[in-house]
Amino acid sequence: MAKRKPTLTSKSPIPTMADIARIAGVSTSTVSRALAGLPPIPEETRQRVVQAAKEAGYAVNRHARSLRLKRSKVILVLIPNLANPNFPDLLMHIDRAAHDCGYDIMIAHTAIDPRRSDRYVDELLAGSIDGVLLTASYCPPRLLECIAAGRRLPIVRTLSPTPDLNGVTAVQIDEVQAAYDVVDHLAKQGYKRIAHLGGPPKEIVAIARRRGWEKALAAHGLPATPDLHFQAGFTVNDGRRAADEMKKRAGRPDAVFCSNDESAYGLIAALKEQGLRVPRDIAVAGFDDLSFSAVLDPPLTTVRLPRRDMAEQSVRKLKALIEDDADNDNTILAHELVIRASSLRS
Amino acid sequence: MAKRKPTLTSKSPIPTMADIARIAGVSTSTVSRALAGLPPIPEETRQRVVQAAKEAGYAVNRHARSLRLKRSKVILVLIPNLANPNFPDLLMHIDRAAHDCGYDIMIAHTAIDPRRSDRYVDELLAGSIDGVLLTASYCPPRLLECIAAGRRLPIVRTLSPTPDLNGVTAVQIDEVQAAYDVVDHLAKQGYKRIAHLGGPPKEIVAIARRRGWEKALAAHGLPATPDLHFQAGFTVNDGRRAADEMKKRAGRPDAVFCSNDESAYGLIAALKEQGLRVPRDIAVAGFDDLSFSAVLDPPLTTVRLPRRDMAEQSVRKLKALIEDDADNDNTILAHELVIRASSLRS
DNA sequence: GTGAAAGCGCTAACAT
DNA sequence: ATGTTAGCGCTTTCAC
Repeated sequence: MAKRKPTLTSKSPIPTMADIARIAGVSTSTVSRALAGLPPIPEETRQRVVQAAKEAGYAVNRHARSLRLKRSKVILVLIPNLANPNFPDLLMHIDRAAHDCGYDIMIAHTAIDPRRSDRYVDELLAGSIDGVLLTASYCPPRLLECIAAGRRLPIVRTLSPTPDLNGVTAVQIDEVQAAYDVVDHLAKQGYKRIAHLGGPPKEIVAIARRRGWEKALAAHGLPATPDLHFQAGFTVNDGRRAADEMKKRAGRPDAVFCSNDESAYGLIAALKEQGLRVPRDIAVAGFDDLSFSAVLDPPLTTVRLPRRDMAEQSVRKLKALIEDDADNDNTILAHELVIRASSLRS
Repeated sequence: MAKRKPTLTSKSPIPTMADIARIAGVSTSTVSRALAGLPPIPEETRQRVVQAAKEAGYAVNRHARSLRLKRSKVILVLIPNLANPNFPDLLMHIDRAAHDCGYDIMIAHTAIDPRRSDRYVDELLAGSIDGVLLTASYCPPRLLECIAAGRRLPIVRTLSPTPDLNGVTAVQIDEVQAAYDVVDHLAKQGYKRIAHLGGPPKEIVAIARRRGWEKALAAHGLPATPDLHFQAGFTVNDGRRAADEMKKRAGRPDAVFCSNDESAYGLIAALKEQGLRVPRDIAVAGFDDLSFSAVLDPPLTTVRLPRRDMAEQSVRKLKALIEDDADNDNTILAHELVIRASSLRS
C-alpha cells in the first residue's frame, strides 16, 4: 500500500459509516439515510445497508452525531444523595421515562461536591447535554446566574423545588397541604397533643411541612406550642435523638407527625426502647411513604409522594422544553394520605 | 458583511473555541492548550485566555472533544433494579469514584428491557463510551458474543458476577464463605435446627449462599434436610410467604438464615404476627446489611457487603482497563459478619 | 434515488 | 511560543 489510504481498512477495530458504505457499495449519505429509515431510499437498498451494518457490528458514533446535530439526546439528572430512599425510586422512573423518549441519562451527586454541579451547567450551556433535571432544592450557583440573566434553559426541578427558581419549570406536590392532611387525620383520631419532628430548618420542604402542621392544629383548635415542636432532621438518628428529647420534656405528646419517614423510623425504634407502645401510648406518622414503611412494626401512616408521576411529568416537561421550546410552568401533582396502624386509635 | 463569515459572530448563543481565540487574540490551538494547561504556554497568555473563556461563559463541547480524542470519559453503569437497596448505595460510590477519576457516568436499568442493554454494548463497540460496569449477574447477549469472539473490552462486573463471564474482570466477595460464616455463627450460638430461606433458584448468588448454608451445617454435624429449606426469593413478600409455609410444616426451626436482608424483614414481620418472638423463639439472620437492618426490631445479624470497596475497586479496574490496557483479573474482597440482636441467645 | 462535499468544535501534528 | 491545518464520524444540503 502507498502512503496513506483515505478510508479505514479492516485494520481499524471500529467500523465507521464509510466502512459500511464501502461494503454495501453505496455512499455514506445513503448509509446514513438507510439506517435512519429516511424516505427516498428503496427498501432493497435499505436492506442491503442494514445487513452490512449488522455483519460489521456497526453502531453510530454518538459524539459524531451529537456534534453534527448539536443535540445529544442526553439529559443530566442531579441527585443530592442516593442514600435518601426517595431518590433511587425516582431515578428509576426517570430512567425509564427518559428512555421511552429516546434520551439517555447521566447522573451526578451534588451533595458530595457542590462545585461539580456547576460543571454540568457549563455542559448544558456548551450544548453538550440537552437538559437538566434537578431532583433537589439545591441549585448550582452558575444556574442561578443564568436564570438571573434571563436565559431560558431546558431545566426541570422536582421533588423539592426551591423558591429561588421561580422561572424554572417545576413538578411537585403541595407540601403544606399534604402535611395538613396527615395532622388533620391525627386530630380526627382524637389525639390532642400532636407534636412535630421538624426537618432541617433551612430545607424548603421541612418548612412547608411544619407550616402544614401548624395550620392543621389551628384548624382543630389545638396548640402548636414550642414544647410540641422538636428540631430534628431527616435521618433515622435524628428521630432517635428526638425521642430522647421527648423523654426529658414534661407532658408527653399523644401523637407525633414526623417530617419524613426515616426520622419516624428512628423515633419509633427509640420509643419502643423506652417501653412505649405505638400507637397505643403514642401515635406516629411520617411523610414520603418509603417502601419499608409498609412493613414496619407497626406499619407507618404517611404521605405517599407520587414519585412515578413526578418522574414521568418531569421528563415530559423537559422533553417539551428541549424539543418544542415550551414555556416554563408549574405542575402540582396529587399526593395521597396512606393510613396504617401507627396512627390508629387502638 | 459579505456572503458568509468563516467564524461565528456574537449572534450564536454558544461560544466556541474560535470565539475565545478571537477575543483573546490568539489561535484556537493556543486556546486549547491554555485551557488544558499544557506546557509551552506562558502564564500571561494562559491567564488572558482563561479570562476570555470565563467572561464568554465558554465550556468545551464534550462531543467535539470525544470525537477528536476517540475517548469520551464516560462509563456506563448497568443496574438491574434500583429498587433493590444495594444498588443506590453502590451507585453512589461508583459515581464518586468515577468522578475522582475524571469520568462521568451514564446509567441504564437492565431489568426493565433487556434489549436495551445490547444497545449500550454497541455504544461501547462503536467507541461512544469508554467502559461498562455491570452490577448484576445479567449479561447482555451481545456482550457474550464479543467475549466468545475473544475480544477484550473495558468491562468490569461486580456485586454478583456470573460464571458465564470468566474472561471478564470481576470484583466480588466469596459468597459461599460469607454464608458459611453466618450459619457458623448461628450454630455456635447453639441453634440446632437452622433453616434457610433460599433466593431465586437460578440466581448465582442465591445458589452460592445456599451452598454456604449446607457446608456450615455439615461442618457442625447438623442436618440440611429438605424440611429446613424454604424456596423464597429476594423480596419482603417472599419472606412473609416463607413464614406461612414454616407455620404449616412440622418441627419449627430455631434459627433461619435468609438469603438476603429484605426477605428477612418480611420473615420477621410475619413471625411476629404469628406471636413468635425474635430471637427468643426463633433467631434470624440475613445477608447484605442494608441500612435499615440496624434499626430493625430486633436489629438484624447479617453480612455486610463491602459496597464502597466494590465500587472503588471496580472503577479503578475499569480505568486501568481503559487507559492502561490492563489484563482481566478477579478480585475477592473481604466481607464482614455483623452480629446484632436478631441472632443472639437471650 | 444517490453521491459529493461541507462543516459541526475540537486537538495535535507540523510548521514557523 | 504560537499559528496553520487536517481530520475525528456523522448528517444534510445541493447537484445530478
